[in-house]
Amino acid sequence: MDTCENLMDALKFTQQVLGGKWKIHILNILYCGKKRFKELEREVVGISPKMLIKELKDLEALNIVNRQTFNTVPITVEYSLTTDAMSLEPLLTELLKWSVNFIKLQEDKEKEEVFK
Amino acid sequence: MDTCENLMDALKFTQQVLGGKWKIHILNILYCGKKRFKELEREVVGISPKMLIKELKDLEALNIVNRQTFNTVPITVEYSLTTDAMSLEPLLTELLKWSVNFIKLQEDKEKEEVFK
DNA sequence: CTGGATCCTTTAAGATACTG
DNA sequence: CAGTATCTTAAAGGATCCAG
Repeated sequence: MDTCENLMDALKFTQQVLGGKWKIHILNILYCGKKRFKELEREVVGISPKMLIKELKDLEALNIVNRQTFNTVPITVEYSLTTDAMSLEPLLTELLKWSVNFIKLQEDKEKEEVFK
Repeated sequence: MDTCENLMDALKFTQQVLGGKWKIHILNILYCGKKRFKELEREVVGISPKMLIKELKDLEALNIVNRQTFNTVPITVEYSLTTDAMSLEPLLTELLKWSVNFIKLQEDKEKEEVFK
């Protein structure tokens, strides 16, 4: 039974997982496999360490990412997605596909206007 | 060919469509059919007219919603989704389903912890 | 390398009263 | 009814320097 509260919770949760400037980007990279902090910092172009750590902590608290430390010198940390989070991947892929397609559609329509 | 820029554009676009506190909620309601301003204000519980009009304008600028006015007295305005936006609906539904399910999974895990 | 701490700027959002 | 205008607060994000 999907009550209205379920929906509201889901909405809120969705925003926590996908909201903000960086989360989708970070998730998209982690779907390729585990990454160290520095690797993420490089691949999420433009993010500051402060924001990266904040987003990762948020996602960890939501059980979306795992954080694993290794006692090397210097210390290394690996971030990966939880198995539960993995199940989001196809949806996110489809969502991005839709966006790409939507943008293309709109551009095509603008071109048509020119020929009118 | 999906270049990196395509992906970045899609990410940005996705955030414009789904980001913020209210957009997903508004879209979810509009999937049920066209609504007048006041109807939306009632159904998007807690939103102020200022936020509602802002979000609607944003979505209109992105070609996600249509705005149609009628010269009745008093004036009535109907908002509806563009046909292109309609194609997002199944994805959004799945996304919310995923969220509901994820939340439930996490709750179940916490209950299991109690029995350990 | 992996962050923490601090300060600062920019957006997002809320409340409320008002107009054609 | 369908918005505007104004004011205020809260949250997000950026820059930079520092520590284990």
